[in-house]
Amino acid sequence: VMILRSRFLDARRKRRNFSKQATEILNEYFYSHLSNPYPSEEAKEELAKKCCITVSQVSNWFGNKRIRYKKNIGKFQEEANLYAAKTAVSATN
Amino acid sequence: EKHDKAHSDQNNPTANWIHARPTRKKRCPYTKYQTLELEKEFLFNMYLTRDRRYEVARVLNLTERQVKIWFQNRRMKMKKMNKDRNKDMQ
DNA sequence: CCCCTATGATTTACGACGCC
DNA sequence: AGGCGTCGTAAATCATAGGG
Repeated sequence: VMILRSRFLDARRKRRNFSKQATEILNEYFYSHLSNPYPSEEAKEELAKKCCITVSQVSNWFGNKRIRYKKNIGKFQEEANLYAAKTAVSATN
Repeated sequence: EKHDKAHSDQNNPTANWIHARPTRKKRCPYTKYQTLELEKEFLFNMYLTRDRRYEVARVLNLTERQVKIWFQNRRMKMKKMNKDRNKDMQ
């Protein structure tokens, strides 16, 4: 019982980086909504499902992404171009 | 949250979802002692009376506003923990 | 191994809005 | 009006994962 209890209390700090595909999906959404990167609750739920993570994790990811992007836009320029090109290609299909 | 009004300039990458609230107090992490005492008080009751808030603030050398907000944040944290637990256990 | 930075999560502090 | 409630977030900080 205590084992189960403690599993939930400290399991959070045992994070794992998200999968490459999950990060891909989140970045696609972020850069294709760069003028307003604030997904609705429904959009968060859909992203969570596609990425196999929780809605809270999606919120954390966008919070971190927005502030880190804003703090150093230059550092993310290459990434931004990459995803811009990717969505442009998928739009022509 | 109600940032970006009509705006436009949608093609400009340097978007304007940049709020920078000019006069905001810098986040100041509380000491272990302060946090422990706040947690004990929260265990006693999740909602503060005005007298209790005054007393806690005085003892911990925080403002009443800080104590009020700490309790608000703590309740949100508790709600989130409950939600995550229910979602995780089937 | 040992750094070091990237990354996910948590902690303070508010603005917006709600209800009494 | 005024105060305290929740909700979503910014920004700083924490803790560790992971790659040289």
